[in-house]
Amino acid sequence: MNINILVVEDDTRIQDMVCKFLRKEGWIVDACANGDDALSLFYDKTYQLIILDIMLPGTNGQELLKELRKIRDTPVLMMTALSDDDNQLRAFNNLADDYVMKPFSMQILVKRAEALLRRSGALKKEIQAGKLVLFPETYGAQYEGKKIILTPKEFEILELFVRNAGKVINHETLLTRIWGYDFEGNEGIIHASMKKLRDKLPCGVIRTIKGVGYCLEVESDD
Amino acid sequence: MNINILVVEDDTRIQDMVCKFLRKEGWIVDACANGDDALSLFYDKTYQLIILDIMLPGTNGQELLKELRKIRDTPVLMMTALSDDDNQLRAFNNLADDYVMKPFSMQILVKRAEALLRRSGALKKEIQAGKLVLFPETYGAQYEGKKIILTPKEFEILELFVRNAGKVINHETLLTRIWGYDFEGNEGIIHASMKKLRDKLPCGVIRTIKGVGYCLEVESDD
DNA sequence: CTAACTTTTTAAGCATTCTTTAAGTCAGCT
DNA sequence: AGCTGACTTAAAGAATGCTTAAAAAGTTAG
Repeated sequence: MNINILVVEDDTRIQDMVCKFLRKEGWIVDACANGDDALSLFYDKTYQLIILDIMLPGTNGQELLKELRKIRDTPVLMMTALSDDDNQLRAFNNLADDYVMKPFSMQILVKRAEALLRRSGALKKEIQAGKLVLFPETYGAQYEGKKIILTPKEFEILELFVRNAGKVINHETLLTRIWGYDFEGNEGIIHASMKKLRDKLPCGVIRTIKGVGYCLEVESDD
Repeated sequence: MNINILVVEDDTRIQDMVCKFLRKEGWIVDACANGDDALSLFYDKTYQLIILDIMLPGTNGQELLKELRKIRDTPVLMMTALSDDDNQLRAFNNLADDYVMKPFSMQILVKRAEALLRRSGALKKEIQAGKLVLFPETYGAQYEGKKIILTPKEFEILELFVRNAGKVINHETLLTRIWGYDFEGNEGIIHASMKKLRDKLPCGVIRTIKGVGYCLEVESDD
């Protein structure tokens, strides 16, 4: 699977350098230099990692992080020249995942990025929730070792559920994450898609929370 | 669920300090001062986070981490006085998750620990009152580990009681908190809902205070 | 101690809302 | 053209939330 990373940094020298080193790892890197561009990228695209400078023209990194966290749980690495503890604490309070201070070695940045990717499961070739295993590279799926054929859209939905196993995904989230913010259609598509998906899975795997959303059941050991 | 953390640090002053601050978060902390003790703890017990000093008598932190990774994927935060990049890189190559250099503020250590716990899914949000556990993320509930299926409205009510365990919630409060100030219906709904809820819980969990309201029993009195 | 009264419990049933299901349209691809 | 997958629509079905009212339990006063 491809790893997509977003770098938000206004200093073009640093931006170039960071992008270069990340790309050397085989990762796909987008970059932007201000808060507004970053914000619209947050909405449009899903990244496996976001690297955020704090000092930015317009919306600063901390505010950006807060906005991001309203819609995504993407791992975030904060990158800054500010070496005071206050800023670092604020970043973690805003649910950052890591915080590095300039000047830093590029190797270390890359290693820290890799650690975040590894821990968030982005580097895994397969993702699992209970008896369900997904192979994002091939759009393949298995339940108890038995192959399940899914269409791309079905896979996308199921992947969202597996990556959030045990959490309710409400209708709105489902709609925006799968069909995007600008989707013009109606909610019927959710129900139609969920039926198709359920038809291919053993019953009980996806639970309905009426009036709220759906939830992938993970086995609890009792 | 309880969070278990292991701190491996030979300097007792630092060890005490770290443990103290982690415990303040409500986490359960084990500590040891050398590599051999650490290693046997790795095997015996599962931790949600391990904090490892690098300079240790006997097996050092890097070797310890390598050994750990053969059997466990526990998040690891390395903690060290060594400020050279080589050691940091080696730590990440050994699959550490974070690396902080002494001297560091305790607050930041705690925040970084929290970030790792959050990302690894150990900080699953749940609220508890006695034997009753609620999972707001899934609208799920357990009593003595046994699953209880609740409707969203029932969950909402029970959540209010759990968050105010042991306190009486009077009818008016219940009505306004759950159904809102502008609710047009009559008080019958309270009683109907409470019955539904009680039917799903062991008897005695919700006590009636006649003429006043209801109260979640937090202590079993026999 | 009992009768009258108040409050809660319980049960039945209805209405609404949300979900499921199925059939059908449309667009892109082979 | 025929197939497949994505989406729309609408009817059928089910769960939930709510109302109502009678039965039960508890309280108070004579």
